[in-house]
Amino acid sequence: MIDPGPYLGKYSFIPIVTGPTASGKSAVAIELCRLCGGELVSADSMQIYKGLDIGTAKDSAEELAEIPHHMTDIVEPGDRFSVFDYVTMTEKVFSDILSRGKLPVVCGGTGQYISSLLYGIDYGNEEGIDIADSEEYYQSILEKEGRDALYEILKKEDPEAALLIHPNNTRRVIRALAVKRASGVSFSEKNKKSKTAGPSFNFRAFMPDVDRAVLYDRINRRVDIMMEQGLEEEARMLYGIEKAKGTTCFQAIGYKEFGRYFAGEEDIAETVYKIKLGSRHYAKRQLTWFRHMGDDIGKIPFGDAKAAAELILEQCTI
RNA sequence: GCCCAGAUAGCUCAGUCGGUAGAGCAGGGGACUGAAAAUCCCCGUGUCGAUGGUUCGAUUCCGUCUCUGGGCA
Repeated sequence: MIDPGPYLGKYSFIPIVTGPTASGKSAVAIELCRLCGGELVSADSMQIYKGLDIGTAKDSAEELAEIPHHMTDIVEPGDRFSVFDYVTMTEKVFSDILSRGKLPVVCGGTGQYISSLLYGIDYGNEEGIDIADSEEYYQSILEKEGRDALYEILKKEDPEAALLIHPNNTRRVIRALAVKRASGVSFSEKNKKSKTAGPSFNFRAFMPDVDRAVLYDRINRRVDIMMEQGLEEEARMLYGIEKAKGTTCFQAIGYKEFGRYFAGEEDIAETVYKIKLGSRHYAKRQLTWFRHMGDDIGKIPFGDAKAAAELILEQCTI
């Protein structure tokens, strides 16, 4: 743990503004930066991609000009980016901002990123290990021998992990196996050691307290606004990038749904419906994640960004 | 006006040879440690349109009515 005193000045915690999509966390973070002269550090797995602006609800050009943004627009569509990369990069970003006497303000809804920062999850830093390569290896086993065979391998290689991962969740079965093959340490062993070092900085997390029905309504309306802003064109551009096809950025809601429409297999109304639905499902999963974090996330009022920002600053001050 | 087909979960529809019913979607809950906006798991009681009749018993069979499609005039 780095002693926050000399870096943070009068603040004892780095604020994290999180919450489900469309809950207004961005407005709070901007307000917070204005109040304390802070710099924004995104914790959003899709805003890291260049060119995905409308669909990922990035901040406006004016906001980008007013407040320095970090961890957005850092990767080309088609490139790989992982939580490990995120954690590694943010460490440097935090140190840099603090060394300039500014307060980093974290903002984003990617639960895995938030937890990684807040709980200081160490993903290991073995030199030269290639997880992706091992994942491909087990992917081919999955295709040849099926999911049951794959799960049997996990039961042998890492029985502890097998108890925690559902056999149908081949994605996670593959991950667990790949970790061991790439690093030599089993998934469950590695996970046990992952929290021993603790977080690198003192963080305090907050999320807007929104009613579910209100949130869903906001999501639906925001998708309509995105369409007015030209989401279709933005998606068309993404579909035009050959090397991006089928990669992580195609998992983003607001882009993946356009496939059938562009192929002439469905009309735009259906596509828009699916984007709204996908966003609502996503928000629900985020709420589950954050609910699980319990008291580690403080509630801030919804709908009044300024009041929320003031409350956060107060709770981050010594 | 006549004929035909429907009316069952929030929606689309199965089904019950008469013993009060179940799928998909929506919705809800949960998991998550190098793709996470991903991936995966769990959760189904509802005047079976209304009303008479037959029956020990009707959502199911019969009659009438209402509504919704479609057809003929």
